[in-house]
Amino acid sequence: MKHDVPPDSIPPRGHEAKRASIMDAAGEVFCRESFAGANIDMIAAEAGVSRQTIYNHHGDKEKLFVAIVRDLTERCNAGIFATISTFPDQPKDLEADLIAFAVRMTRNCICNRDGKFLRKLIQTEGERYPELFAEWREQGPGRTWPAIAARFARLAHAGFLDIEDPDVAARQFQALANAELQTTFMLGGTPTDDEVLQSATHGVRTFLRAFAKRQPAADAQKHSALAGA
Amino acid sequence: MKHDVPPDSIPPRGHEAKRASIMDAAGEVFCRESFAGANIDMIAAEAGVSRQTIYNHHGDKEKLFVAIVRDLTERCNAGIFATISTFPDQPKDLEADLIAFAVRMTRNCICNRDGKFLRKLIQTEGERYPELFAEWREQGPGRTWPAIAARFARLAHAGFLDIEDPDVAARQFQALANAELQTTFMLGGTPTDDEVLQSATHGVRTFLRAFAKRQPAADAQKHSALAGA
DNA sequence: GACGAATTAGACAAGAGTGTCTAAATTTAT
DNA sequence: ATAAATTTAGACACTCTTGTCTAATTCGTC
Repeated sequence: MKHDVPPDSIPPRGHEAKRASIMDAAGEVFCRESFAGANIDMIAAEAGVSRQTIYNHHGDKEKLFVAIVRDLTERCNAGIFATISTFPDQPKDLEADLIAFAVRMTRNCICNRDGKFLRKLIQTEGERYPELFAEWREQGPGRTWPAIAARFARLAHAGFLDIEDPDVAARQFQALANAELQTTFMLGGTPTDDEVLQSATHGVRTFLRAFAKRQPAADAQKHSALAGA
Repeated sequence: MKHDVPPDSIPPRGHEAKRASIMDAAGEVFCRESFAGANIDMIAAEAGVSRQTIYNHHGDKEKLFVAIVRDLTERCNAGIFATISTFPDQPKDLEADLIAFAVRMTRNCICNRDGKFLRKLIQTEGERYPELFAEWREQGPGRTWPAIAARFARLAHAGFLDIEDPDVAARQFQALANAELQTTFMLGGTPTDDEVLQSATHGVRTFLRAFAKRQPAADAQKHSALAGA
């Protein structure tokens, strides 16, 4: 009798290990070589699996590719939402807290493996897969930008910022935080921790020069918390 | 006697037409299909030329690719420097002039054919051609960023802006101007004129909120010109 | 109109990659 | 231990692509 399968119950066990290993390797290879440049034997070798196993799991090269993009989109979204949940709603030190948030965003969502891979695949193959593209756009930017904007709106409402359009502010925040990393990103490189911190610091400072609530009195941010509450 | 060749004297004439036609088509196809996905027959067909002619002109696929990237880099740089030369050194209306400049930059250097193609090729194949990459980085960003920064430095020195680090300001200006176009660029799309204007307007406004010289009096910019001189 | 250079179509060999198939080996659970 | 499922290596047919070669044709020029 098979009624005692574990409650979670993904069928076998080594089976899933192979599957994960294939996904890993395929992401790496597709990203490095582009869809057309990648070949199944490379992926099989990198995954430590026979070519046939890949065909057993995924059918063909294109289905495998689609599975990779879906998987990366999901994982990246999860990471982004996790990071958004660390947004400083009640900042002690507005500048420091926003810098730290910007650094987390860049490091954990843009520079990490999944972020780099997804970005590259979208850039490289986005035009050839309109449906996949539409799906990513809805699930990714379509959901994350409003979430970030909502956090900035809250911060403004609490009296920390002087913002008219939270959507615009959210995009500008992100753009400023990564302003000095664009060339590196363009080439698929990974900036050092120090470069990330530099760019985030400069970016947040400029952001606050533009949007920090201006007080008549001197020491601004600390008191504005009271004003907002 | 052949001493009466025109002073400019690139050997033949229909020859050069073919060459240009090949470059055009190859750019298009490499960009659309990636290096590995492109094939010579496609390029030949799109150029209206026989496959052999391409081999006569360029030797092989890789040499052709390198020629394309060099060509695009040169043309893009020329466009960028031409646009930089329209930077408002003596603005009548700082906000309006900077917005117009940002729009020119985006439209003529980032959204145009060459800009789109070069960006995509760098993103897609940059990692596979380290020497080409190094060359582009030097000739492109390595020369254009300082040139833009110098313009902002001048504007600051003339009393229009309150900037500490012109290099940082230049990058932030560009980042802000395109902040709302990132998702579109990511997928190789071209934003509408209206979207470009929107993003530039919002970006420049934020930039000026951060960096415009703050005067005690009301109508600021007009007078600061005198102060700088 | 005639010459030489460039272009063309087409065939071609060589190589690489996809996706299928088979029979043997291995793993997993009963 | 045994039975079922999965994985494996290897061979295979097929397609596509590169880069070369040849002979005919077209083009630009004198």
